[in-house]
Amino acid sequence: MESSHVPTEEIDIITELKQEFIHDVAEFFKVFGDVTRIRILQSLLIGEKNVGELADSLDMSQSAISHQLRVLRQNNLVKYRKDGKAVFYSLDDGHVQTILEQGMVHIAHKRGYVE
Amino acid sequence: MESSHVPTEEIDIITELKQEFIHDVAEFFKVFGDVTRIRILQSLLIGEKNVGELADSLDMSQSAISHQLRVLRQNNLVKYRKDGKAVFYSLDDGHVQTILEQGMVHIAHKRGYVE
DNA sequence: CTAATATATGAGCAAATGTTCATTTGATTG
DNA sequence: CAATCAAATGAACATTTGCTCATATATTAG
Repeated sequence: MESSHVPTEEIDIITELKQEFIHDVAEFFKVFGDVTRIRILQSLLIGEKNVGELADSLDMSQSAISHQLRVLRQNNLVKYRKDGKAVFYSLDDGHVQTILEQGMVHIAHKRGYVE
Repeated sequence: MESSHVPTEEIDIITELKQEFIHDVAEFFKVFGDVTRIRILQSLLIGEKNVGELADSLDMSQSAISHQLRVLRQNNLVKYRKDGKAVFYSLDDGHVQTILEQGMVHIAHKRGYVE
């Protein structure tokens, strides 16, 4: 054992970074892993919406939506814009849309909706 | 309201299908949303491994790994091949690898590891 | 056959998660 | 200013999740 040329200290740092990285990747996917959040994201695919509109269209309480928007915000999946009393949310960047669509395509294939 | 030419019954069926679809998409992402499962998948990116090898390399109990492999199996993220007493697992298809890598790339960007 | 090894599985439990309900914060209007 | 409306937040609670521990189910070796 221990035939590497890299000091063990550096290996530790790399290992730690790798663990942290994997943790972040899991955390990122976790955000997509909830029906309400997927519904919100899918709703925002069309365009920006404020909290009330989201709550209405998804037939859920303002509080529930707001809690989930916080999760999406904290994970940089959505961005927001204040306009008077209302707060308008939209997808943060292309990556989010890409990954969401990839997941949808995967399921569509799996379900046999697409060849 | 009710200006559509599509019978409400059909709309109901479509709505139901859509809800089911969204549920499946969320469920799919949920599987990626766990550190242990991401570690397993990332480990299988290199190539197939049996349960014992996974447990050893990830420094987790055989039982814990086996439980998570069941989740991965049930969601078609991995396939397996029996060889004597051992069971070798590998990634199910390209889609899994693509989505996993997409997530990793996204985090790498976000973390500033990549331009 | 029995013993040994690899994997799977069920029960139980602690921790995490998503919702509701009540309340607070912030912005606008009269 | 007080009243109103939109959104955010905290506490509480039920549900879900991931692990451990013990045990079951192969499969092979002796």
